Amino acid sequence: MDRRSGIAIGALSRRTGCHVETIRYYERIGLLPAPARRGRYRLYGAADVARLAFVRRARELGFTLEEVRALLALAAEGEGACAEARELAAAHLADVRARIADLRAMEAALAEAVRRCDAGEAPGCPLIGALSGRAAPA
Amino acid sequence: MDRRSGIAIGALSRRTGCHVETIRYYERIGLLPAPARRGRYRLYGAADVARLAFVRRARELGFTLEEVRALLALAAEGEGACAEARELAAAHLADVRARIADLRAMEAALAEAVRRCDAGEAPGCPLIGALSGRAAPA
DNA sequence: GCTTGAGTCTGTAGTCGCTACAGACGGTAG
DNA sequence: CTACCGTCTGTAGCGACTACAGACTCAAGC
Repeated sequence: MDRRSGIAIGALSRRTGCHVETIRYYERIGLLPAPARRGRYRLYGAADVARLAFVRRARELGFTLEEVRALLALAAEGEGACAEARELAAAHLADVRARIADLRAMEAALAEAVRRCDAGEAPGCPLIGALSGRAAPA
Repeated sequence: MDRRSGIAIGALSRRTGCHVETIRYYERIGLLPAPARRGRYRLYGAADVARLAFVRRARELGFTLEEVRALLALAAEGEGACAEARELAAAHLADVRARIADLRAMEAALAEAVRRCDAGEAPGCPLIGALSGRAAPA
């Protein structure tokens, strides 16, 4: 299957948990280098596995593909790049926190609406009422 | 400006905080009905303002446009639809909570990485190290 | 040898919720 | 009458995939 030279895209997919189509997509946008080929088939080595795993972990932390691109470049630079990486992460962290705050506001409003639905207090549906602009009674 | 018959799209935009292009987009996808016209210009009445405000509030709660469509239909039905609206909201609430959980995991990992960067403990960048798959020391 | 089935290939189009034009037309103030 | 803003239609772009269609390659079983 991999006569000493590497693994096929399906094996890489299984190893990294990244869909085959997504791997090809990453290659197309230049996030992954064009790999070696055996015939028409892509052939991946250890460095490719590591790079894709890096991308996957960064994506799991919510970095955008452009940020991942920057992180990959910084990782290639080695030392020195730490301060820049820290900046990227800190900016992204602020973004994540803002999104959490937004979602928490949604959560509170939704939970309240559902609670009032369950209580069955007001005439009419409290959820639809709230969306229609009728303020909730205290 | 609005000789008794309604307001223009720009005024509707200002009143609802919804971009002009977005209003036209909502119309195109059938979320808003095609409004009356004065000449070539769209002309909106009170019902249009209310409907768009409803959409805006639902979007602020994070409902998808398809969910908003369903909510609008339920609102039009009046009573009886409350149980269904509740179901929609409860499902969406679960979704929001799942997203919050995801983001919190990201937040924790990012905050930890930034903290370890600041501590400057390990050799090399801890953030890049973590992305590269080198587990953080306890 | 021949077939079958899984895997892979390229290329294109769809998703969601907008956003950003281009290029033409309408209405009003100076 | 001209300048300028608002509005019109239509199309294309964004991010990050996802989902095909239709062709090919390869290894295994009969």
